[in-house]
Amino acid sequence: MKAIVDCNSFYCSCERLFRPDLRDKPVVVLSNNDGCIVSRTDEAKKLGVGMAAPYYQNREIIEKNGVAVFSSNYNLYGDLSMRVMDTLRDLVGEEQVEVYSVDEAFLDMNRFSGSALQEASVNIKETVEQWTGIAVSVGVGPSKVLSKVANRLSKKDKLGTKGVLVLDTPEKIKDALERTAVDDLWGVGRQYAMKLHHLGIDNGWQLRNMPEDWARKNMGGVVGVRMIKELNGLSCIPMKDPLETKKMIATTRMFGQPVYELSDIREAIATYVARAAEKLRRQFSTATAIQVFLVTNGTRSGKYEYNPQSRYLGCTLPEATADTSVLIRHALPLAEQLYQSGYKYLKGGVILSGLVPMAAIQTNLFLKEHLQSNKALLEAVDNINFSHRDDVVKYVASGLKRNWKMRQELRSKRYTTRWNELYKIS
DNA sequence: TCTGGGGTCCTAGGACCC
DNA sequence: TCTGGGGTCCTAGGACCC
Repeated sequence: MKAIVDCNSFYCSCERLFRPDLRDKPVVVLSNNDGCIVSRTDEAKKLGVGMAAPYYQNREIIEKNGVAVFSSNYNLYGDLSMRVMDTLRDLVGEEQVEVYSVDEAFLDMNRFSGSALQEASVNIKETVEQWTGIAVSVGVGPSKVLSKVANRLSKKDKLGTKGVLVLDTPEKIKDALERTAVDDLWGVGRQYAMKLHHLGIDNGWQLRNMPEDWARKNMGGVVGVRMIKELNGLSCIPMKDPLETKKMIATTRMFGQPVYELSDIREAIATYVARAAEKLRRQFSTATAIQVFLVTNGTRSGKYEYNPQSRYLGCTLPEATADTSVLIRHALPLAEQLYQSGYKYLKGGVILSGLVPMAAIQTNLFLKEHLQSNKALLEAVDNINFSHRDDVVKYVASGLKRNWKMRQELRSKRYTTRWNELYKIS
């Protein structure tokens, strides 16, 4: 059996942890640049605040009802996420935990059976809440898709399930699937949901009963077949090896305000490269390809319509590297080629791909100077930036003016990761 | 009148996830 | 004035190989 543990309104829960006065109050957290609402508490949901909805569209409801608003505080969320995951590993074993996202983890529950399964699940929920202060929901089922179904119902039907639902009999599975619209299945997005409704398939149970051949033709080939199997309790999405590294690393950001000058674009791209390279080194990888993209608003007229147009340009590197300066040297010419004056730039990004482990770099026979020489320097820079403050040490190309920096006007303190922002008890 | 069979690798784009 | 960021997997199609 597999479990999925999901933190309730994670970002909001993190904020509330240090603001007990907000316990029963509506709270929302905004995306970068204070653009969209990415987390909301039940109280905010009840007021009609939409998920993933633009902040400005909900501003009226928010202000009228005194909803507490926060900018994203990733230092805080990242740290609390680590505590939740450590607790889970403590409870079920290091190897049994697959961290799926910042606020979710799959657990291999095969060591529990019968009534022990239910007890263990309740214990997980209670212990995480007690140790970290973050409320979670636990769903258990024979496959990942079914555990997701259970998790969603456990959260929805809070009184009946108390946040824990174990689907361990065919009857429970049938009942759960009948209560779940196809739209709410993990792996069914907008496109497939529309198609399924069109065919008269509205809930999980109906989809479960469709033949695999049908799914192969109508739901993206093997993806559809896998979905049907998973719904039938046949697990075929395995637990991931926790040691697996990422295959691609991206840093992309909306600019704090529209940008027109090439100099600003260069600064931003260099900064994003530096950030991406940091992530690369953190997982002991190097990149063999780099892509840069810029998004313009698309129209040259004075209209304000949001009509983003993006252009990409990439190159392969002569040798795999994680050296920020080498990556910047390759990225900037791409940005320059992409740039056309007269446009209004909204967003930019850098994508590193073709990742290979640092320990397995294929050196380039024809390169006079190899690209790995700065290892000690890079390590030192990473250590300083990590232990002090982001960007204490930065590359000149990243600039000093930073006209393009994102807005984060409502960020709370980094209570758990900065000495000078510690929570004070008076 | 008429032109094989069996592969691999790469890229772009779609769909999905949180 | 105004709409996030970071990923994964799969497929189709083109280029190329013998």
